[in-house]
Amino acid sequence: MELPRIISVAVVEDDHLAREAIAALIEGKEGFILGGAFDNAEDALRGIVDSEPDVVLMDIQLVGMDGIECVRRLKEVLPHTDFIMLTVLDDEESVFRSLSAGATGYLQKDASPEDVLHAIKEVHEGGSVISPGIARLVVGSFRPRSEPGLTDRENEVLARLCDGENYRSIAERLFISANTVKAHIKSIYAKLHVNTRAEAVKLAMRDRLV
Amino acid sequence: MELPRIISVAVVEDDHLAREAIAALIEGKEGFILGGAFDNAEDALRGIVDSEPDVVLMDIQLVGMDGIECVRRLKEVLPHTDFIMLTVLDDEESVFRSLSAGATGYLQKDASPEDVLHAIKEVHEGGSVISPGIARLVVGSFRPRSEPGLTDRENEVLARLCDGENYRSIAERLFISANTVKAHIKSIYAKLHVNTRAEAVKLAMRDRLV
DNA sequence: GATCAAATCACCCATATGGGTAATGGACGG
DNA sequence: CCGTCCATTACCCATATGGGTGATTTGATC
Repeated sequence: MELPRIISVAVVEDDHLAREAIAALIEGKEGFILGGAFDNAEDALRGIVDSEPDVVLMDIQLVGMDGIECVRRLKEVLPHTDFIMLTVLDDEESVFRSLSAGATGYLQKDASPEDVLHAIKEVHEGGSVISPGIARLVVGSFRPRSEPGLTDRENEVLARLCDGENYRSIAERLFISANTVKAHIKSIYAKLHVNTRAEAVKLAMRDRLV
Repeated sequence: MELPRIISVAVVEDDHLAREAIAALIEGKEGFILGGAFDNAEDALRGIVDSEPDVVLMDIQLVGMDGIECVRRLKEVLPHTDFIMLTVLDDEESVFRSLSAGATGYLQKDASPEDVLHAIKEVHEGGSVISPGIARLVVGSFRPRSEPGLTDRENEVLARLCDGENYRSIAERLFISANTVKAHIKSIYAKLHVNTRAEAVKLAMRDRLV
């Protein structure tokens, strides 16, 4: 039962020409309505909270507050609004900060008008659209980094470490002595180049060793 | 300088009709060549290692070894080959296991033939294509979970904990006494419901508190 | 048959950690 | 003005942790 609802779209973009182009694109299409156009984050914060658009197209590079911080604040008060970053930036930093700020889409500026409209529709229907080059960064972040060459036993112990278990607890669970657990942990530390549990857990989580 | 190279594509799909349909799609298009079609992972492992296709379309649900494990093993020996999952499965488990196994694309089975060809092209050009519904899961995994209500000071200390620093080191860095650091850590543990550094670091990393 | 890595265990020791309890001053809101 | 939260500090104590060294067994590899 998908009744074709009209999607309200707001735009935050400091470049005048780009902003007008996107605004015209939205207004000219059946099924879309322009819910606001802003050239800076501060105005956008006020205007978007009031107008509550369904989807917001957000540039990252703005004078003053950047688009990512703007999304973070807006998402707090408008959790049901979807945000699509529309930017030339394609560095990991920008991408991951945007996604953790609450963006559900990330388009590079070379996206075609059809791509943009399509992304708005998909996002509004509960999906997410990410430009292929950006998506590669994202999926890449799921790959285990380098294999530090831990043995099976060491991986078992590392997993227990991540659960906060101590020597004795790990020993009982693996049916070995606490001294042996200690030996394994020393070996793990050597391979991971760390010397505390906290660092070992941090690496294990970051590199998805567990 | 993108000279239009012909892309060799292999297919692993246990359903006869689906496999033939995809094979026909590949063979019928200019710029693509079928580099193998397999109905199980075991045969695919042998055949694909030999033929070294550019892109592999992989079903997940296969009899015997599943498609994800098959990707994991193939990616080990063919790191430059790109894998696109083509499946009906849309659960988090399947998605995240696929990506960490080395898949760079993830299409749901309702993708159109054009979508599939487009995905193959994008992936071969160094991009990544993920169906919108799946992509939502992926971007959702970047959002911070729940705020445990740590104070600013506590967050600073938590960040230092994640770096494996001890009481004294943290104290020096924050220009406070080690006893105070200890007090903050006790407070952090209470709020996170943990009682070791390892657990605190695990939570901080998992929930992206740092 | 020799070699080697992995897994197992033991002992010593200095320091780090976690838990308990208590206190002070500043800031903020009612 | 009072209560509350936060940041700060102090002290005691039992246990956990990390580092160093050394040893045995087993299975794989050559």
